[in-house]
Amino acid sequence: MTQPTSRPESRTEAPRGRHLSAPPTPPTLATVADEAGVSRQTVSNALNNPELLRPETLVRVQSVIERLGYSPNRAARQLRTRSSHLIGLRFEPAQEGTSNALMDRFLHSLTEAASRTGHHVLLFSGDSKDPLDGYDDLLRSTAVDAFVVTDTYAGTPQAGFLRERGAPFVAFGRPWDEPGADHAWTDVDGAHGARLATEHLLEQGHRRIAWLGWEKTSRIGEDRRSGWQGGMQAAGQDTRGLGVRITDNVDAARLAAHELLEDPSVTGFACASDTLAIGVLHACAERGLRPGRDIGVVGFDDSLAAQVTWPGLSSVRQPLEEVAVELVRILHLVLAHKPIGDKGRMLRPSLVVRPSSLRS
Amino acid sequence: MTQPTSRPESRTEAPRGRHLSAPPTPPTLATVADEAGVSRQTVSNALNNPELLRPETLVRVQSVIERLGYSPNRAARQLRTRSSHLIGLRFEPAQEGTSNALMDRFLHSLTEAASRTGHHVLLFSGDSKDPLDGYDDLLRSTAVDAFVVTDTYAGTPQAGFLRERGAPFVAFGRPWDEPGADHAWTDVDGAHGARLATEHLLEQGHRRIAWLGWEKTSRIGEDRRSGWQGGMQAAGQDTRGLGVRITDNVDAARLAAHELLEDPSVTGFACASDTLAIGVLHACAERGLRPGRDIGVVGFDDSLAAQVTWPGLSSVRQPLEEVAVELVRILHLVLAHKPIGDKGRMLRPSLVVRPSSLRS
DNA sequence: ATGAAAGCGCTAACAA
DNA sequence: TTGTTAGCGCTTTCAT
Repeated sequence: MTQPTSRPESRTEAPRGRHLSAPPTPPTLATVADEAGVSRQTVSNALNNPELLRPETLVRVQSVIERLGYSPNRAARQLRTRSSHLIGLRFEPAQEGTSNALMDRFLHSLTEAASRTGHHVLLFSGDSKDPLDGYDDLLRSTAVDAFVVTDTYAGTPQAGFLRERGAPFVAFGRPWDEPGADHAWTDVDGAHGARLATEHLLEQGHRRIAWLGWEKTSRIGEDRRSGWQGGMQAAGQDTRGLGVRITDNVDAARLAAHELLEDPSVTGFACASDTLAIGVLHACAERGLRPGRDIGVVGFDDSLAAQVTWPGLSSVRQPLEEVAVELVRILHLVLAHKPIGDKGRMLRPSLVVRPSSLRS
Repeated sequence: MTQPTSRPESRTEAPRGRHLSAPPTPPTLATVADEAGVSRQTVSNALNNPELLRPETLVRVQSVIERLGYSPNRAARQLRTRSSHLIGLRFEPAQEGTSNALMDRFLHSLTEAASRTGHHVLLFSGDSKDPLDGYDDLLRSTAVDAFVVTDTYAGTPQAGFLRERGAPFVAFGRPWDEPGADHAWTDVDGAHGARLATEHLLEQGHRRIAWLGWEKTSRIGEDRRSGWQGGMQAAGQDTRGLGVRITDNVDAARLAAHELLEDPSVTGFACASDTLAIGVLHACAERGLRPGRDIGVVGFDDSLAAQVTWPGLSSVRQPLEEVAVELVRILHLVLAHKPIGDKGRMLRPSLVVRPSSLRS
């Protein structure tokens, strides 16, 4: 017991694996240090504070690292630095029957954005009845550095819970009506998106443009609706009797569209989702109306369904790539305990125009 | 320096946090041990080998754990046990313009299945030009226990690479033509799915059933095609001139369908994807043919697009939930170095019937 | 500019 | 059945 903390000499030479089939133990800091003839600390510095090393030492160490294919053990580093470089995301399934396949795109964007700063995304699930399930465990076991919360519509308690626990997080979605919310967030301006859709339809010569949206309880839905209303008002158009609130499914939209189309002056439809817009297309088909020429239809989200539907559905597209980049950017500030300029940042969606809204 | 490895007494009382705003340091094994008046090892046993403890000790320790909300530090555990309980999955974006939104469903199923055994899914991205990018880093830094590989069609080198590196992994997708492949895998029997579709169309009274599939280079595509062929042959139907190979997009399918429909005896379409099936629906619309009554159409994958398309597209649905469960099951065997009965297991898809293929 | 010591929180191996 | 010791691989602190 002369050198309690020093590594046994045999470290480098003797692989201790018991299973012959097991993967070989990767090299450690000690392996590299031995090989390069420096102390372990110097190798660590080569990685984390290269400016501290004499250039020639640095080069030597780096070449050994390269040759050995050394990569620092994450667990050890995490244990020491208390940082896992993992971002937790609770992953709910996309609702079947709706065209909401945004998660796919968002998740990829987030994975990409996170990887650019050496972070990874950790997916976890939770009891669908308990919106907080899963968070606590990861927090207490210090498994993740932070969370990205994606469903912060009114009534979701995640933000409050995480703030109370002192857990770093950023939200995709504004805090709709939480009075004390002071967390960082990014969101997409749904009202602006709906306004884009409305203005586009106006430009195409439509005057009486209907809105097909979700129930009043949906804050996101009401926000989008306000964009339609604003656009119509700015154009001096009356919206009375043109705004409809229904559940997000094709058939409800189809029926609502039929009703609205009884009035032949109604020729435009801005919708809160692609699902609803597709319902309008169905109604048009059943009435022998041609989308584009006779009726202008715009959906929301630019889902895959919008892209393959005939005759090609115009849709408002959310800038998910930018959202992800922005979320990761703020996350950094939050993790560094740095002040964030604006707590929230609103990103603007764009309009993808397809034949369903083109008169030509 | 009398007790080099013992913890300082003050451990429990003094929170060492520097930032007042920082989250509180969670309790550790030592905190629990002190509180319960036992050694740290006993607490560890209470967690990992409860049967070793005297029942009354166990209860006492558990109640302290409960009260303190203790959860073992993952990094420390991972460092010691060399197991992260993380499953790596390289996540590629869904192709825009196709209706392939399977990843969403699969990912959720996998997250769920993994969580049931205390695992989490770690998402990583990689240079799309290099199919191996990302794997190596995670491997060398021992960040994940294993990988789930999702794109093992012919020519993808991941399986070979991982095997060579001795990295544990399971594949979603059979090894199409790797001679030496001996890894564990699960796949969905695409031929069976296409056969289901074909038989269903035959039952609906169709005789001349066309196949719209992908280019010959796609093994998955050829596999599905063989199911159609088998079904037709079993029914004594000639397939000559009825099988078409095109790229996976709506317009190519639309054109191909038009061509096939020049022959009025052709009344059924089995397709390798929903995208292609939707192309057929478009062609029908353009010819004034009604899907279901006049023409039977079946797609593949039961995507969201299939569900919202008019008049409701029948489609072959992959049992992704089962795939995920099976993958996690084998992963356990692989990680435990246990023998796996069958290296591969084929799961059967089912047919979701909607109006596009119903005569009634 | 480099090295030695200490310790993050846990569990495997062994001792009592 | 419980406790003690050692050490996983890394970084922080302090010494040189």
